[in-house]
Amino acid sequence: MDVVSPELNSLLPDEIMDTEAIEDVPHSESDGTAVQSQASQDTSVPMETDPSVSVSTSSTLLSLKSTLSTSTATTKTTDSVTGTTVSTGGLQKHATQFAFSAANHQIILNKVASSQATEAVKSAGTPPQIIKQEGQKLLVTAIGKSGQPIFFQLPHTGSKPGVSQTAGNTKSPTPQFKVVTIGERTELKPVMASSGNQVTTLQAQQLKTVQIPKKTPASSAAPIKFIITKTVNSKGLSPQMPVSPVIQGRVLTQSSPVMTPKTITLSEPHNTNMQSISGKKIAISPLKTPSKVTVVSVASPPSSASQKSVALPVGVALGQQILAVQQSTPGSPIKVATSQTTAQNIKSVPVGGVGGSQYKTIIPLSTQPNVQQIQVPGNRFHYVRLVTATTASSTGQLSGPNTSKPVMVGTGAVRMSVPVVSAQAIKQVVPKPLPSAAQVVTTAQTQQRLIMPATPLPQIQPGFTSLPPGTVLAPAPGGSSVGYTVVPAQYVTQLQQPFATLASSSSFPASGAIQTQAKLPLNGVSAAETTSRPRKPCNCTKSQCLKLYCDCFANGEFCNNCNCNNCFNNLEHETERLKAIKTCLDRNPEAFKPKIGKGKEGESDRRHSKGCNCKRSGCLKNYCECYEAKIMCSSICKCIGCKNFEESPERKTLMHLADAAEVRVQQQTAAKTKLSSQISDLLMRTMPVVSSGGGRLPFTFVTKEVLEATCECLLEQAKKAEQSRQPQAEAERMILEEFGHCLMSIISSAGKAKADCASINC
DNA sequence: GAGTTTGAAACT
DNA sequence: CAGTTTCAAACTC
Repeated sequence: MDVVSPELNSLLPDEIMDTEAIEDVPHSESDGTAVQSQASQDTSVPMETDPSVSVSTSSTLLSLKSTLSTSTATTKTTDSVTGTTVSTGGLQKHATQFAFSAANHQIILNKVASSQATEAVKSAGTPPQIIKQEGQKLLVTAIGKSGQPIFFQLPHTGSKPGVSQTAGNTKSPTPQFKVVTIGERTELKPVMASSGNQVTTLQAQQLKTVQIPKKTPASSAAPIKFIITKTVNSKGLSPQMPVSPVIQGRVLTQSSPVMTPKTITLSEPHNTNMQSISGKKIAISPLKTPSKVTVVSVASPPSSASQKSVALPVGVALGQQILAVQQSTPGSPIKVATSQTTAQNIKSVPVGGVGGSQYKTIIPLSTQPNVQQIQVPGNRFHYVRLVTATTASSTGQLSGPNTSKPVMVGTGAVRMSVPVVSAQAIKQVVPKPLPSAAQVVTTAQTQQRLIMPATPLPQIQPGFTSLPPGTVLAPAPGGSSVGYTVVPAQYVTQLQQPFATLASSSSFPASGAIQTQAKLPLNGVSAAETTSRPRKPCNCTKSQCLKLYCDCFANGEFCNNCNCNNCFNNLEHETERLKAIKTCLDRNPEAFKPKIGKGKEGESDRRHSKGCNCKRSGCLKNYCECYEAKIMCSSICKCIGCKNFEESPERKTLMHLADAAEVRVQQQTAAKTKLSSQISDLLMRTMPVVSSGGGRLPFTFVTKEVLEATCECLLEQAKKAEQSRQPQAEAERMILEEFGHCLMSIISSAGKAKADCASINC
């Protein structure tokens, strides 16, 4: 097995890398940091180092075509980097370990405290153990058809193992790849024993280092693809199940027992490929770091190689973008992957934040009902669940031929790639993030489910890049292929439009993927409260929506349906946006954190984190952020003439007025509803009833002609009675009787007409 | 809808 | 850190 060389970390651009997390990494020399993108330069980078897998150029080749122009950020060195690097050095505070679970085709990266857990994981043939420790784990599920092995290549514990090998194999430098660290300071220790002598270990690296895309040119939103793979081969590796070749930067799975050499060409997102992908990418929230993590899974289509990838932006504090690129059609230009693979579910990608306590969810796009949770430690992040809906068995047991096989057994390898995909086409629309109840978005065509994080989990382990609360992996476009996109829950609604656009413009079926809007309690605001107050469109004119003046930007949202001018808060200006985010975070690391949070013990549950500074509004107008948030000012407020406190008569008066107004609105709404119902009921009641069939007949049966005919009949009957000199009572009886006949005739005709209409489906 | 007020954000 | 300016939302008319 090959381990991704830890040196790739050095390749990461500063802005992408979490320097704090990697500062102790031994291999992060400056020499490797610079990756020069060489436009239009094709570089074949054989990633395979696993002995069990015919690595060398023979069987499987991965051609990496780097077309990206080097971003300015990464200009230091031009060293060729052949593989994705996972930083192994440094911070080992947490002794994070990766557990690979073959079940459900999932790979779970967990922090393992005890060595026993590691041993359990190492044991071949033993069902993979998912070790949950401290809620920090990385769960990777490949979605695909069953039987498809997933390779996950992790860096060796040793120094520069992956680099040397890859370097040997790769003649041309592959600067595109960089190490992506996921989560902050989460160390990864080698947990898995790889087949052969090599032990795949993801060492001591923060989870953040999962992948890193090279920095793309400033002008281009297309990021560099970055893949970190670790091959997990257990002794139980079945001979019939050849290990899938591991290629740097890509995750390839091979389902068929007989591995035929395949060539995979990977291209940088910068070029046209990225453009194609761009439409499928979803950018989410402001990123502290522009780095993105992409998980690529191979879809089922045997003939056509389709590769799926999920790009996860690794942000530090708040905003983070995760892009998912999925290629459904074989011919899609996006990415090329080995085709024959069984279902693999990449369920989740952990995204961590600093000290945050929220989780993100990755949702697979496949049809398989398997839903699993991935805990991604991160600051302010929510728990994210991934649901894979692949055709393969959900359990991942070896029982069925089609069922996915455990990775631990060594049947397959799981690869996790972190290519950076340019996000350009997706726009977002949604209100402030507030997550509480998980929501599921299903797309009929794609059979993909989007599950929103339920309630934020309190314990989040540090070490993962922080993503915005409620980050969710949304299904990436692509028919059968499975892809994931990590999207903040708050932006879920924003995805609707983008998805629709993507579906129409790309192979991605118009799934209308997201049906519901994330309704998460934000800042203590109830879901109902938030849902009733959708985000207002901004009206920025001078800030380009790239400053905190803009509510959209401040909330980590893209402008959508806004009235702003010269807006840069969109995917079309991703570079500028990321830069602006970075600037804001530099100025205030908590710039994107909710301003309303929990106060000190004994104080109100909700209070403004900084307090207001009102001078003239008395804190009783919406100018005041406290009042606007419907909270009272606290001791940290520096307001003058504050009237926004519990006993304030002015506040009470306002509250009463507000309550009264709300009551009136509700009453009006109820009255309207009732009136509408009454009108509808009245209309129904006025319709004639067919005696024979019991159904109602339309008014149209009593036409003018019918009335005239009826009247003529009645008059004729009256004349008849008059001519016969019948008494008045008898005349009336005869007329009424005739009226009854006429009425019966009308009803009969109507019933007949109704029957005839039904017979012809009218 | 135009103009004013307000206070946070940005800047110096 | 304080003062000033900029900005966009809130508010008034």
